[in-house]
Amino acid sequence: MEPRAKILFADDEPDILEIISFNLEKEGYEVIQAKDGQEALDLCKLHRPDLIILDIMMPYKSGIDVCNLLRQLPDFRTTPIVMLTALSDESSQIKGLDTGADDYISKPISPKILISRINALLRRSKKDTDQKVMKIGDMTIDQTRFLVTIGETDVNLAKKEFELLSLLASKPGRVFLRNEILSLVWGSEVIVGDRTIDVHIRKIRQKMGVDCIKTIKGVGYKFEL
Amino acid sequence: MEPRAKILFADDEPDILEIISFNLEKEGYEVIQAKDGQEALDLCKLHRPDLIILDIMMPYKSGIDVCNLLRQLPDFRTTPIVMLTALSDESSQIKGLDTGADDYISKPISPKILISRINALLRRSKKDTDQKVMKIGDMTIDQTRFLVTIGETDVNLAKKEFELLSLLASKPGRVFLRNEILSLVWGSEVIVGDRTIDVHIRKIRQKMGVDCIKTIKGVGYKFEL
DNA sequence: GCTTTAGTTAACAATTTGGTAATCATTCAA
DNA sequence: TTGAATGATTACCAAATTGTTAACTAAAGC
Repeated sequence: MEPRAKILFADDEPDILEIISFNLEKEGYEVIQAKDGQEALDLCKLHRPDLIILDIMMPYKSGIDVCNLLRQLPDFRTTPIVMLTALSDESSQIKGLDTGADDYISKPISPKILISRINALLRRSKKDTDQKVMKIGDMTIDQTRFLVTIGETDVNLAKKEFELLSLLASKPGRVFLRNEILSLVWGSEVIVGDRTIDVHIRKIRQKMGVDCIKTIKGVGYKFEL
Repeated sequence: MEPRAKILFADDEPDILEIISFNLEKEGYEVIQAKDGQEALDLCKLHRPDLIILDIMMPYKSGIDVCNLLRQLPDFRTTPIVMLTALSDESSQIKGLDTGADDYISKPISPKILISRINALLRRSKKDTDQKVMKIGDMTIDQTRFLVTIGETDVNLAKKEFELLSLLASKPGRVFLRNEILSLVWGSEVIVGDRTIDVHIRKIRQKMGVDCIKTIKGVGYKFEL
């Protein structure tokens, strides 16, 4: 089961906010509500939604303003944005799309169509987001960032340490023989001494602070929280 | 100047085919015309368009059939597809979107809106979204002015320095391998020495005053505030 | 043309990393 | 209980990698 997609929905009309949120949640999405443009912006930064729905006419900041500002932040450069509005005239629709929105839907909204369009956008954006992150309990191993995180703490591992931990964590609970580790982390050609693995395991344990690598004497090591 | 995007447009009504093609070409797109579903499919395989517009009701194969068939081919799994139809009822719109189309537009079509929606889809599918202004924390990277601002202070970087920083900052936290940096900033043909990247990184760090580039030995560099 | 600036290279310094050996601690079985 | 295995720990060194400086070359501006 993959995690539910988070959708931020911003509209200043409480009724619409309620009805649409209800429909989105029924569809299995996690909905974050915002009642104006400024709040939408703040909540985006806080929650990092996977998709954003913005009403155009909102107090403090219009949907177009919010869209423009979001598109400047690296984190939201590719997040799908849907514009929502009562205006159905051409020029405002074009303006919305040219701002960087991915879709533009005129009110009155059919919840079914909205959901179909949202599904289409998320289906598309998921294809580009192939992150290589592993999560085991409160530990995160991010291959693209080369970073291990335990809770809120970042742990900096050297290249070999990181590779070794990644290997063990790739199949939590499974025991890796010393031979396997050698050939998978060091390669089959390289020949290193017996104690090399131990030393690296030691360094990992030291840096992590958490006891997550278990020794099985005479066999090998395994990852376990 | 980047190469014009190719758009395949399939409709069995010659008038519409003509009018819309004219408008697309006026906008700078290269248009490939198809008069039925089967032809659309064949021409797609032949020309590999960047975006596909399909009328739903066409002889031989409907737009939905074509869409389904295309989505099974690896080359067209992510190509944006726009459905076009006279039917404006909900169910067919939902059916179109759920088939794997990225947008659904009801006739009569406003050429301006069609083009806006096409632009939005192409903008999204283009890999590197060339955003003009990026903001990360209190740092602003402005591609148009070739200027980096930290808080209120302007930092003047040379071309290569600016490009390198822009690349790293485009995905904060993500590690860029030396190879990636070389091919993305210098291009894959150019061959430069090993130390070139280091020297540029050094100059950036020096000019910026803020420590925002982190070294990961044996791997690469990443942007982090 | 001359000057300035940017980009690259080379040489060396500093740092990090990976690997080894020696020693210590633990396990397990006779 | 005791002693061989086996792993843990520490210190140390060599190799790899990056940082830094300076010099050289190419391009841009005057």
